[in-house]
Amino acid sequence: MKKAITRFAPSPTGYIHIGNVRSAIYPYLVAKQSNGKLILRIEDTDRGRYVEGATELIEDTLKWLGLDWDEGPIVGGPNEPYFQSERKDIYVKWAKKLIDAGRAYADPTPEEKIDEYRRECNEKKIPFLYRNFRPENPPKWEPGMPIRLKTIPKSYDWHDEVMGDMHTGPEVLDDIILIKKDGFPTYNFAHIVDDAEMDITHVMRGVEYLSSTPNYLALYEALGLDRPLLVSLPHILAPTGNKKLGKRDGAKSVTEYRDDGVLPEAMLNYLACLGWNDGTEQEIYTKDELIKCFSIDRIQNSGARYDETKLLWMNGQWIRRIFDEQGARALYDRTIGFWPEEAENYSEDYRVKVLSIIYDRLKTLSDLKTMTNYFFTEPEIDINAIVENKFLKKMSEAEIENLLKVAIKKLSSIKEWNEDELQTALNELLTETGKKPAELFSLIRISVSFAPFSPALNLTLAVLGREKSLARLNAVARSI
RNA sequence: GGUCUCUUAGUAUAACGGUUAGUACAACGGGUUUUCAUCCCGUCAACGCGGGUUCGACUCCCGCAGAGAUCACCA
Repeated sequence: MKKAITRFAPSPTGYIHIGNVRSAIYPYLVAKQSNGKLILRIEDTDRGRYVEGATELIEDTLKWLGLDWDEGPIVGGPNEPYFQSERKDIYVKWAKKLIDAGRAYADPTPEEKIDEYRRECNEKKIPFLYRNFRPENPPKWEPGMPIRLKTIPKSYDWHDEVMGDMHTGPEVLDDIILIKKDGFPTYNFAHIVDDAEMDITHVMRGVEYLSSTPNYLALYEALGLDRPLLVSLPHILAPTGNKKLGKRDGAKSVTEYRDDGVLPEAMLNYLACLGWNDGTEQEIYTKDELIKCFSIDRIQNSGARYDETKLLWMNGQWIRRIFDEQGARALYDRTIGFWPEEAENYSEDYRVKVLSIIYDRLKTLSDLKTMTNYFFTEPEIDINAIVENKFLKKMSEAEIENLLKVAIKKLSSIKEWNEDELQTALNELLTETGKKPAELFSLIRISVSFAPFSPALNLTLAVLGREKSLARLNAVARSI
């Protein structure tokens, strides 16, 4: 396979959200599977929209997802600098070449005049094309003046790796701005120059650029460049409506999911498979599997709706997978910062034990906070939780008290307080009292946790320990 | 409005012109000694519409409708 050189080229205008991170994931996969390179390039040519700290946010997001870039900020590379704002001279040099070749011109027209042209066209209901208003004798270019492409209107045919064969007529070609009056290049020009200088083989970006592609093709031609492969990525749609997912739909940043206890494996897996599949029925993919299986020609060509429920399902799958394959310790290492505050007072060993019996209930790591409370703090006794329980409400309070006492006596007699001994004792208790599991176990479970749900009873008691378990049972028995 | 794109269950998707249209999430029901979850089993649910081509169309062609993108000195 020929080595692919791909790039992720965000503008530092804020955080990366799930709606746009896929245009980092796919280029990464394509680069890695051919043993090529992913370049991170920061497109900061719009000074007005620049947000302080956004670059760090972007880097942070990519690192968390495990999308390491081979060239770019921090790591450097042979094509430095990787911030477009630091590459102004390069764009001006290329633009000047175009002027010299008669394929671009300095445009002295004031913006008000342009607006006037535009209005005129709108009134006449004809499309506004600047090339129809091209100044006749453009002056020699000097800084402070925009440079426009002198386009040659004609039809274009090209192939988009996702959308297929494309065709447009001359009416979409125009004299697009190459260099703005502030001296910065437009995206339209800068990305073409940079992609050429950086030997980019695959231009992978959102479909919104599809309509501008003919103008880019014109630019490749004028510049004498070979076209890279063009790959349009369909949008990710908001949960409701048919609009692409954006910040105004409350699209959360990728790192927000990290803070909410989503694993990067799950995020990567979910996003990669939103609008792409390898034709098999596999659902869970590791990063390496994605690198191996990914193929551009199986990217869906329509937008895909973002479904957080499925993401969370997948996260649960990953939590269990990590536990099963890498062990409790490995999963524990991922849970730092997600425990209830009081957990700090307990040993790591104890927390690992708690995790081991609770992990298959987690959808996100932050569920630990609400699901493990009673392992670290004494629950508040709420007799109603017992008396009104659907299995216990038919029993009288005296009966409940008695049952508790019998249970306490039995459990106290256990020699080795471990899950097997506990299970044996609980089973014996069942036959001795003649109660149904629903009654006996509910009573003990609630008394010991006062939680809406908890792991298997013998496991809960085993982890809680003899002392605590019996103390809690006694406390409840006294309160009735 | 011009140009371009898209259209399989609620959602994500599978299907090289011939299948009872498959899978997953969700929903619903059931099973595993309590609960919640895992796991297992099951139920519901889809080819946007209309024409062609063909022995046969989700699949090819043409219209229509709906949805989206874009028409910036933003990217």
